[in-house]
Amino acid sequence: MADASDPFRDSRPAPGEQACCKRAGYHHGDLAHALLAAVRVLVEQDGADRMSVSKACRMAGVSTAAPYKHFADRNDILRSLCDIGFDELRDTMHASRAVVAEPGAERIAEIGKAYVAFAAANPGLFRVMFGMKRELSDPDDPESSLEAKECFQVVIADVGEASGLGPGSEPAMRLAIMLWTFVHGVATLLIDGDYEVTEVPVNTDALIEAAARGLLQGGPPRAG
Amino acid sequence: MADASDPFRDSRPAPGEQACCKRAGYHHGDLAHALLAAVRVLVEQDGADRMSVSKACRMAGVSTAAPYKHFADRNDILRSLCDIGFDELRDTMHASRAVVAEPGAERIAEIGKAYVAFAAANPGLFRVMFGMKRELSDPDDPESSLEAKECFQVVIADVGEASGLGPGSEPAMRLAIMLWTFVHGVATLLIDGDYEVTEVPVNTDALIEAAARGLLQGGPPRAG
DNA sequence: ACGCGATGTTAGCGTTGCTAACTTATGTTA
DNA sequence: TAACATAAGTTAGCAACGCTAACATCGCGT
Repeated sequence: MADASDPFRDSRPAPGEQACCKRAGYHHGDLAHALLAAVRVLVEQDGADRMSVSKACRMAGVSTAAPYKHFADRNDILRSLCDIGFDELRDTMHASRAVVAEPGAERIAEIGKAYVAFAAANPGLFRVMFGMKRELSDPDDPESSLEAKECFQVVIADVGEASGLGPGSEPAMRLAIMLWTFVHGVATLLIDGDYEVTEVPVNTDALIEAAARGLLQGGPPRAG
Repeated sequence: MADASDPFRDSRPAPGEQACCKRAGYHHGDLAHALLAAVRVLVEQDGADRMSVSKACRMAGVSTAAPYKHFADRNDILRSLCDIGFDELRDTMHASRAVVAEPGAERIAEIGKAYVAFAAANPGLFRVMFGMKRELSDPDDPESSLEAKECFQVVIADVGEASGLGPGSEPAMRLAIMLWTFVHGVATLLIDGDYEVTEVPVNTDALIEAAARGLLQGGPPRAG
C-alpha cells in the first residue's frame, strides 16, 4: 500500500492534514468542488493570500498539477469562491428580512446584522469578496460584480420602503449607501479585531440598530 | 564594471526596477530605512501579501539576505511600516482639526475626511495597518496597538466636546465608535473599489458630513 | 594598531505557482 | 464490441520566494 510503485504515495495528506473526500480511483470524480471546499478552509485558516493551492491539493488527495485542469490559475479558484460567497450572502440577507414583519428601521437593522454575521462566520471569504474581487476579476467583464450588486439590491429595496423616499429613488439610494457603509465598517473592524483598541466592549447589534434608527430619521446626505 | 568578479553584479536593480538610493561602498549606510521605503512602494504596488522582500532588496541594491541583519523576518518589516503609518495617520488627523475653528459636527467630519484621505493616498499601507496589524503583532505585547489607540483618542476628544456628552464619558465613547465605524466603512469601500457596484457616483465628503451631522444629533446607541 | 561587532555577501534548503509531456479512464460512435 | 477522442489525472522541472548558515568586509572604540 505504501510501496514505491503506488502512484498516490506522494498525494496523500501529510500527517497534519485531512483529506476532504476519498477518491475511488485514478479520477477524483468532483475535484473542482473538492478543491473549492479545501481552499475555503484554507482561506479561513491562513487568509486568501497565504492560502496555498498545493496544500489544498494535498487535502483533496491529488497532485499539485491537477487544479489546472479545472481552473485557469490560483486567482480563478478564488474568483469561484467569491461567487459562492456572494450567493450565500445574498441568501442570508434576504432570509433575514423575514425576521421582522414590517419594513422599517428594525428590519433594515436585521439585514445589517445578517451581513455582519456572515462576515464574522467567514472572515477570510468576506475579505476576498470585498477586498480582492476587483483585482481578481477582469474589469471589462460586466458580469464580474453581478452578485455583489444583487446583495446591494436587497438593501435598496427595503430602504426605499422604510424611508418613504420611494423605492429606487436617488435619495433612497444614497441612504442605502450610508447604511451599507456603516454596516460594512462594523464588519471589517470586527473581523480585523480593531474594536479591541477601544477598551470598551463593542455591542455590534446595538451599533447597527442605533445607526439604522439615526440614519433613517436623519435622511439622506444632501448630495452624492 | 559588469565583470564576474563584481560583488554587486546580481544586486543591481533589474531593468524594470529602480534603486531607492545609491550605496557608496560595501556597507549601505541606512539599509533599514531604505528597505522600509522600498517595501512601502511595493506594498502600494502589489499589496502587503504579494510584496516581495527580494524585490525590495533589488531596489535597495543589496542581497536578499541583508534585510535579516535589521529585521527578524518579513512580518517584522511590515510591523515597522505599520508604526510609521499610524504615526502619519495620527498627525494628519490631528492637523485636520485646525481646519475648523470650533468643535462640532463640521470639525469631526474634517477629521473623518483626513482619515479617508490617508486611506486613499496609502491604500496598501492602510490595509496592513487595520487588516493585518493584529496577526503581525504579538497579542501579549501591550504596546503593539498603542499607535492605533492614539488615533482613536483624537476622535474621542473632539466628540466629547462637540456632543456635550462630556469628554471621556462612556456615551461619548460609544458615539465616537459609531463615527469611526462609519468613516472606516467609507475608507475601505472606497479603496477596495466596492462603491462602483452602486452605479451612482459616491461623494465621500458628503457622506461623511451627513453621518457626522446625523449621528451627533441622534446621540449614542442605548448600549454598547 | 588592533580586533571585534555590525553589516554586508554567497550558497543552499524547502515551498510555491505553473507548464510541458505523458498516462489513464470514460463515453461516444462505427 | 472495438476504436478512438478527450477529459482528467500524473511526473518532472522551472523560477521566485523567505530564510538560514557560513563567510567577508568595513569601521569604531580601546
